[in-house]
Amino acid sequence: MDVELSLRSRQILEAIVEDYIATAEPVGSSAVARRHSLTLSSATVRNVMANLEEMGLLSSPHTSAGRIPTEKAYRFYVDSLVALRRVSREEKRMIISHCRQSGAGLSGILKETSRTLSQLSNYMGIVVAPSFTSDVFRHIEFIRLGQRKILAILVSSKGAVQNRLIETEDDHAPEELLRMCNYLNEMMQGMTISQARERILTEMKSQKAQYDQLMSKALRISEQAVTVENDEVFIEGQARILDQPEFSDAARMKEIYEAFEQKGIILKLLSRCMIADGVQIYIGSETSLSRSAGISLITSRFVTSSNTVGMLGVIGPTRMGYSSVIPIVDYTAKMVSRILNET
Amino acid sequence: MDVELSLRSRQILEAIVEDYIATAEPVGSSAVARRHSLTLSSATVRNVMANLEEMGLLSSPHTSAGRIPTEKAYRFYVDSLVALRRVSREEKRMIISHCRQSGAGLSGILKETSRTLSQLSNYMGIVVAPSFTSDVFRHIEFIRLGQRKILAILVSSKGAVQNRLIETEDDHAPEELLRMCNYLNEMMQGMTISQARERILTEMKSQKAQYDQLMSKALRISEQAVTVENDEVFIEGQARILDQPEFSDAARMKEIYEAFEQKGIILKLLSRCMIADGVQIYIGSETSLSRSAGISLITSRFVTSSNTVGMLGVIGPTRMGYSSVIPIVDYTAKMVSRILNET
DNA sequence: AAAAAGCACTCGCTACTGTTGAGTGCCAAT
DNA sequence: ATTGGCACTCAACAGTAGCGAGTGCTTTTT
Repeated sequence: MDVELSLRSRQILEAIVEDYIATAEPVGSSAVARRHSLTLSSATVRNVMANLEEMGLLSSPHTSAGRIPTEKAYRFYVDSLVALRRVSREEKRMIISHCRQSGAGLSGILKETSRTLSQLSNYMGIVVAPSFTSDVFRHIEFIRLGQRKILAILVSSKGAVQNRLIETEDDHAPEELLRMCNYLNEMMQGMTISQARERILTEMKSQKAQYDQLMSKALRISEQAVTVENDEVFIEGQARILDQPEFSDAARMKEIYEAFEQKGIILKLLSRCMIADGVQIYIGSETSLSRSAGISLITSRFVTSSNTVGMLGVIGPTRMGYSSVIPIVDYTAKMVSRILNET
Repeated sequence: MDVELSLRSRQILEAIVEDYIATAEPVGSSAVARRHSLTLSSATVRNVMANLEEMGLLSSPHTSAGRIPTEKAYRFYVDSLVALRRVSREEKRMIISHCRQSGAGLSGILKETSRTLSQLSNYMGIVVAPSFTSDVFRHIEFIRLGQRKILAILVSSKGAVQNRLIETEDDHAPEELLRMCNYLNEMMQGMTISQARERILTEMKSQKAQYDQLMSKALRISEQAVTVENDEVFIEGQARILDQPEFSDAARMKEIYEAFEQKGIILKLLSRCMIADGVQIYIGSETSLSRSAGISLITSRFVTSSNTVGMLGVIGPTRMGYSSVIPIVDYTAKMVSRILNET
């Protein structure tokens, strides 16, 4: 899969990719010869370009237009060519201060982070909250709302809250509910939510045929409470992709927006990114987001103090400013990790 | 402001508006003469159209194109011309079942409702949750998360939950927190959230110089907890406006999407709709959404069992299928009210 | 006097044309 | 191996002409 290229070919390919990223227009041989310090004539460049095209790294929209990088070329570019910019002092300041000033708990920080990512990159910022299930259990609480209706509130040690309306078979008095809570709180102390869930299920089996009916009911209710729904996803800056000339066409845009309406799709896509450490890059069809649209994705993980893992990144066109966005995503992930661990 | 028109003028205006809604193209005199049962020649229609144009109800994009209704015409149309369709059995079924099957509390129902509105109308569905502040207080709870960090959980009688991370000056033991909660729960029993807030503020003044230091601290913490943030807004079907031919232009769309990114703008816009009862219609510039874009808004209120008011509706192009959307919004609002009151 | 018919005129839309220029591929010269 | 030269391709642009939908005004009909 790896491509062998001479130094010159690589320089030329880099020039083409960067030119195309900057202008969004097919780049011709003379432009390359002129703009870069390689002292070569356009004719020579043309020869090289013909080679690159044959190798599937370039394509021409029509006979006499310049060349456009293929996905393969972007892949090669980010793997071995791109010269990463450093994150500027200004950008660092912005990332940190935005992160800090939003006081409203975990969600607040993450929402603000996705907005910051969008602003700095000029593409779409996206943050997926750490999976609640791997967070450490802190507290559970039942509140009676009406006949046979109780509200279960589940709090993780990071301050994430999950609440759920539960219909019970019998009506329970507040004192009963309190006893249930005490029992459950003690049982689940120190576990992660998913461990707690396991525990509840096993307890339900063992306890089922036993004497303590109240506790078996408590288990049944709590089982619903810890069955967590979908994770939280923050997306900011959706309007920014309209800035990109390649998406001015309405049909294409519609496809993209429809994809984003179902956050589920994105979640599925991003769960892959959770596995590996460091910055991950998915180019074009590698995202499997929508067939045709040239969308790329740059992500990285962040870690909370309780060792749960979240994901943040930037979604933009394949023709994206990788050299500046990659470092920003990298730095932001590290900062978010650090700030979340300050507790 | 009211317009006096002969029967024939009104029929012709109606025909033009409906034709334009259907086709999105300027409608000419002969089209009107042909398509509708008025036995008139195109010439006669032209005379009438010239009148209507003079009155500011029609405009022509250029000399020899057909006429386009102005905002004023739409206004007149919805006020006195439109023949409302009835909500079909199928639609009713859809509204009710979607509403019911989503079990996840108030937010779940409302989110599903906005999706349903979008599906039925083919425009954007929007729902604003009842303002938490006018909901009746049910329960407050403090959970200690770390040194000088507590999580305040505020529950309304409708099952809406608001949680907030609060930094305190001193470190409080769980027993202290429990005493605080008991005190506060008793104090705020039966009030609405906003009443409770008032009460806390007055208490803080009277109690301030007094002996019970713990209670004064409790008040200070709870004051933060009941200061509610922004309301919840659910918007679904954003991609659908891309179906409308008048928005295929990228610049226009960008304007719209940017407007929607700040849900704050929408909230402000919609707070107006809360005042009056029944279906409200805002056409074009009446929405004050964005200068140029021809956006209209059809909304209605719904009411919860605790008499708090929420808002739901449809956002679409000015050239919208009013005759079918108005009844849908009306019916949906009524159904949501009913379902929320079944508790 | 209201309605219809006739007619000249406007103007956007489409198709066709020729021209320009950026870009290519290939070959011969260095 | 590199480069200059040259013929060729093709999108983009501008100009032109014809079509047709639609209008406004005038005249005729009822």
